[in-house]
Amino acid sequence: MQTHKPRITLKDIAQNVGVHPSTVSRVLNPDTRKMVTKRIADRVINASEQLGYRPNTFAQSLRTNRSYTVGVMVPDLTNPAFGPIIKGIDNVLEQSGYSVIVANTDNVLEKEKRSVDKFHERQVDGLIIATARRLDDVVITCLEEGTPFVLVVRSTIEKGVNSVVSDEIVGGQMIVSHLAQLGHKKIAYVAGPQFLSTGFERYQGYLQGLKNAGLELDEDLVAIGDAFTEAEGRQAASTINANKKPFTAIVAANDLMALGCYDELITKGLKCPDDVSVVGYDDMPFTRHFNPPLTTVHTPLLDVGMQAARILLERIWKPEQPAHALKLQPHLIVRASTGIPSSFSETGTKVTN
Amino acid sequence: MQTHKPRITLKDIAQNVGVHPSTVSRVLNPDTRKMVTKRIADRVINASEQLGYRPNTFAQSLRTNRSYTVGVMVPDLTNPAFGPIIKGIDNVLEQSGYSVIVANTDNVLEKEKRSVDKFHERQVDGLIIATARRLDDVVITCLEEGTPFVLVVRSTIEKGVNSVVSDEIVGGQMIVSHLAQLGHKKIAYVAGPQFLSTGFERYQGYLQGLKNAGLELDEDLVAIGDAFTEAEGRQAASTINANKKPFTAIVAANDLMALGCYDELITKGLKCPDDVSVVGYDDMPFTRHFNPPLTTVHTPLLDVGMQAARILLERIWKPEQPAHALKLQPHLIVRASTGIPSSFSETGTKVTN
DNA sequence: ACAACTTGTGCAAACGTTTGCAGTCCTTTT
DNA sequence: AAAAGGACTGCAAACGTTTGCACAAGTTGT
Repeated sequence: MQTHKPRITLKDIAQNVGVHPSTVSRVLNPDTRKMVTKRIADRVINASEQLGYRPNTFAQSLRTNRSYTVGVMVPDLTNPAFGPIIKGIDNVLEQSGYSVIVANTDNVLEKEKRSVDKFHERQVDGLIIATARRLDDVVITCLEEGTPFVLVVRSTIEKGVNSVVSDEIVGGQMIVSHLAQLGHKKIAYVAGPQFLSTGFERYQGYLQGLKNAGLELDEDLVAIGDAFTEAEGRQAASTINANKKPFTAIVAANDLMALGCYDELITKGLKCPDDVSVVGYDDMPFTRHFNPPLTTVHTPLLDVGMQAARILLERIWKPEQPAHALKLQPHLIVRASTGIPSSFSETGTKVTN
Repeated sequence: MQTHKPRITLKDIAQNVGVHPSTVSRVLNPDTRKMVTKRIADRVINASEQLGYRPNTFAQSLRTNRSYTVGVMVPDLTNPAFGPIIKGIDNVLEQSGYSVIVANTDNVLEKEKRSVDKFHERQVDGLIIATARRLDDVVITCLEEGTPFVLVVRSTIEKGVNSVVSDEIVGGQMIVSHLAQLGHKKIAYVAGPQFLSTGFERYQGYLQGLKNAGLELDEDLVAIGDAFTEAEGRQAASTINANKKPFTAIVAANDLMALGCYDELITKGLKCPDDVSVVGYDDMPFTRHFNPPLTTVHTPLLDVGMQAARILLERIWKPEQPAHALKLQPHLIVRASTGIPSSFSETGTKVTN
């Protein structure tokens, strides 16, 4: 149907100007432009614009082994936290002429392996990985293969890998400290998967926070979810409830799980924050619109993406540099889901005296 | 640092098996495998697995002019509505061996042009466009160039282009009908940009809905926002308020703008839905957690993505097929942000009798 | 038994770049 | 004024595939 306009090649320009294709190549390539006389260069540039030249990236990549693409692996695009991250990544990469290829892995290992394979096949120049487990084969193979990559949000136990993460432990402590200050003594914890650094370290932060506040850990007030989802959050909150121990606050491992807690509280007829306070983590978009607005730890997601992209570019350009592990300072945002502890939950039943 | 393992090529396998590279190529390519004897084919396959062969996609693409990539243009990755769409796209495309390259355009024309240029340069096999304006140069050039593409969410006035959109007009009508049924007579409208099909058609649906319900349009109850954002929604709601005309409900052009309306109501000391009902559009993730839970029109975002990807694949495989304009039926989700009209807003001041 | 196919494989060109090498011409130095 | 060096440009190979064509061997039909 369409008469695809024929592709303009270096040879076409060369012919037009009366010069060799290699010369045209040199002109059009910023690094080598200075090699050719200005007079000729100008004519070449002119002709190339005239004819509407577009380099063939395949030929370029085939020759140079550089694709000017980077792969981004995320666990779940449905989680609104990842939008801003990808946006940040795209912002800085596209400025440098790189394109980003995304892959959604749904948190399944099989898919992660497939994706990273595909990325290698496509010869991406680098990888940004948001799916890392604390022990992660995929990360290890990337290390071995020498592919430049940087972890975001989730880190591994390996040292010496590039990463941009929030200081989860500090974040966890901040939360407990905030609650303790309000007067809470029985603080439950809805944990995320412990094989993820976020799940693990936030929990460590919680433990440390208890210690700092001089509070004791009650294991009946802790439940671990299998995934960072509403459903798992709700489930975990429910098992804690089932333990019949009084508590006045729940700390959830992320905002989604906190929402699950909201649901559980509602079905149990408990009001937040009047009966129990709830805290999340991530400060994903719109948390301030939740009911009640969620107290949470803010991570500058857009920044995470941008920084990760910058670090990746550096590593692509000079691979021998030592790894750069950037730890962003978290920042507690107090909203209406936390308040002073209720008499109800302190005793386990309404005070009637 | 790393000793990058040398790339295995067709020639290596050929040497190993004692056969010509072209034969190896034929074996490894499903379409041509039948051309070669099973005995040889088996040995080739064996060797290729043994050596860990990975085709060089650049060489392939250079030769065949097919990149097995598709470009996806979205206006704003921060909007949680787009996550599910991209996820849907990725799901079906990766199954067919395609990779998706995303570009975030921030709703700025300049960036859209740059992105589509980049996509062409990279010779994507197709495009999925979520940024279309009703009159859109980019779309027109894509048509002219003959690039297979499909519009999602936003359509253009052109006929005969592939698209997957929700039936916005019907959606708009459903909302008004719902409100009218509750007894609302003064229904305000916070419109989205009229140069976008979503903004325009949802407004048309509203108008039609008024007509169906036998209600009159009051232009003082309509304000148009410049973008589908909270800020613009709030601004629009504020100008309507400033008109001092009584109303009992606000229909917002999408969920984000509805959130803006929430904010405006709060600052004016009005309760939703007691004083005024609010309706959104899109049913983006977590709308049920808003305060109050938002009545909205559901669009199956994941489905939109998957269907778009399927249609795109069809067009890539047989380009001569007629365009496929898929219109999904919307579906009203009634939550707590709508209720029977208050006596307050009906009269413009509290009834004190 | 010879023509006419069919089947399987090799050959070589092509896709559009980049880049080391070598040659030409012009400037500078001694 | 001749030698030495610098600046510029052309040549050709290479990157790893795919694919039309030709050839060889085997099969079928008369």
